[in-house]
Amino acid sequence: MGPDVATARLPREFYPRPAYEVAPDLLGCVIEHETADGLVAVELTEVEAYAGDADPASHAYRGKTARNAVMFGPPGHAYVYFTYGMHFCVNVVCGPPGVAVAVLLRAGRVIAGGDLARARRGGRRGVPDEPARAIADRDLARGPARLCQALAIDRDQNGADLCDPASPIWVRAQANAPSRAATAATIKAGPRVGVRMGAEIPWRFWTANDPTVSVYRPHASVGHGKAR
DNA sequence: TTGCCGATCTTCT
DNA sequence: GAAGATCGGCAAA
Repeated sequence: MGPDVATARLPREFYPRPAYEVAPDLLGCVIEHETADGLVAVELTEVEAYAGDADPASHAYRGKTARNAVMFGPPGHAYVYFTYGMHFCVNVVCGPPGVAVAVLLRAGRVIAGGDLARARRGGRRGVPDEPARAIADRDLARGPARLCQALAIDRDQNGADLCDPASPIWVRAQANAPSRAATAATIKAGPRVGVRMGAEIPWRFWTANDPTVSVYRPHASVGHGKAR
């Protein structure tokens, strides 16, 4: 249907910019992952910018470690991390090589491969053969861990090159994307979700009035990590 | 709808 | 040893 330009990956040059500039530009773009089970595509509706060693909320704030090494590498790659003992989250690495800035993909709308996404989201961890739960379309990729589950993103995708034509995972713009000016009018910005330090920086960007945007939650510092 | 709670384990202190 | 860029279930309003 669409011409090649509709499915072209975002070029490498899209990424080496400050994360707070790349982040809003990603809204409306589509992340796709092709596996043996099929293709799932998610139109991004919510993202967050993280600015490396200058940002106390970033995983890179205290320098390079084994976990965050990908963020210090070249732009246009996927930084996937495991958190809370059971969830994966995915970022796109931005900025020039060596500068650990990235954009966390927080939520989106599944626009292709809905059945596959629902099947992946249906079974609970450790509960095989459980029938798929009735998950609303809006909830398929509503949240960073849900988005990863719908797209089957895990450790194996950490470091994946989103710009390599041979890579099974990529990000593209939409053929019918509205003008930059029209898009800007529908973009909202506010504090990032679940962060403690740097909580006042408005680097969460989302599409206004979109049901697939996750609900805002402040950092759960108290009450977590219960004593014992 | 909001709010609390437990699950579960990697990473860094 | 503690905290964490989270989520789903359940209760209450």
